[in-house]
Amino acid sequence: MAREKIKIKKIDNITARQVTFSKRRRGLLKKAQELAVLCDADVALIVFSATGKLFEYSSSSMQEMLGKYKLHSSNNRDKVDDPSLNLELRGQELQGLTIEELEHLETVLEGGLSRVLQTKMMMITNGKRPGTTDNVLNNPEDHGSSPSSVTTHVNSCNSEPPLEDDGSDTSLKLG
Amino acid sequence: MAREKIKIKKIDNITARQVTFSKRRRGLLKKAQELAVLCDADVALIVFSATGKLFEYSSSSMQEMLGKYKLHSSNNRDKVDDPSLNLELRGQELQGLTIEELEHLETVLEGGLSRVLQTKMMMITNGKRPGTTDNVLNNPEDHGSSPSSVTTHVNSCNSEPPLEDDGSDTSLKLG
DNA sequence: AACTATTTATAAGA
DNA sequence: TTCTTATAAATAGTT
Repeated sequence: MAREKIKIKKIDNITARQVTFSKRRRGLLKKAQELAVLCDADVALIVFSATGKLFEYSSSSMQEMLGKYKLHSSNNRDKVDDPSLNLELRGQELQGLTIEELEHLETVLEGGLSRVLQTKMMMITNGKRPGTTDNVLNNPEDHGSSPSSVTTHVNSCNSEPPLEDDGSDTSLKLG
Repeated sequence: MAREKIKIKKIDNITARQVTFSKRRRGLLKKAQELAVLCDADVALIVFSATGKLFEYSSSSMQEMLGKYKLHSSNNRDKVDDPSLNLELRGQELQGLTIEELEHLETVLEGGLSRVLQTKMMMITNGKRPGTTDNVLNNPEDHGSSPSSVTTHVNSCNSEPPLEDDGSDTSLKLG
């Protein structure tokens, strides 16, 4: 939009691409803010550079915005924020992280896994819990089984304020 | 930005505000898309009109974007701590689960850990960004965040968060 | 929705 | 990266 008209396609030259990214990112943030102010709108903008750096803008708090978004999208039968989904660390998401961040995640996951195993052992040796009945002393091994039920997308998607809390639910509430 | 310069403040006239909202929203979406394409960036934009209508754009899937965002922000020790967004596995919570649920969690955590390790290996062997052609092995630019011209809530998270892992915190935060 | 006079955004270059 | 500046785009007010 300046000295010359350009085509909207990935800029080949790395340096040029980074420069353009800087300039346009700023322009975009400014426009987002202007829209929010001028029109009394709520705007949230999340940008990841090609190198994985995060830039964000939110007219209110980002968490509020995402919460609001989730309500809307869940009403639309989307499954944006499923608690278990948070644990489904996808490759694409992970690829945006730095090695340091990955190592932090690694530590966190290992710690969590350790605690889960520990808790499981306790349950097995000390007895059972309410909730799903029986079969306490079965082989604790065997997690090679396919994540049969539940797993992938347990929905906490609520069209409304939840509060449902039955023990028979095999879904995991982690949030 | 046209017939007359305007001040960036809420437009009083309702009709004018709606018209401006329409025009600028389209402009913003276009710019967001252009940034994503030109600079190979990941961009997510969420806009709520003053009347509560939702408009969104995401260069990839919104779900992925938000997941990625949550990972970043939690890694950066941000205060983005919406209970529904974050995952906290406390010992007490684990003890409330059934063995089946624990085994499910175990499977999920193992899978996640596996993927984290895999990604880390890829990063280490292939350089920063597996998938993109421009892999430079040195650390990505990263200079002082330019003085954010935008006021409200602009954050450019980058740089190394002081990630420390003390064992005192038993909560598990993943997102 | 269209139409323009202007303001902005920005691609190249320094 | 920041500034400069010619030009492309966006858009405020109008029709």
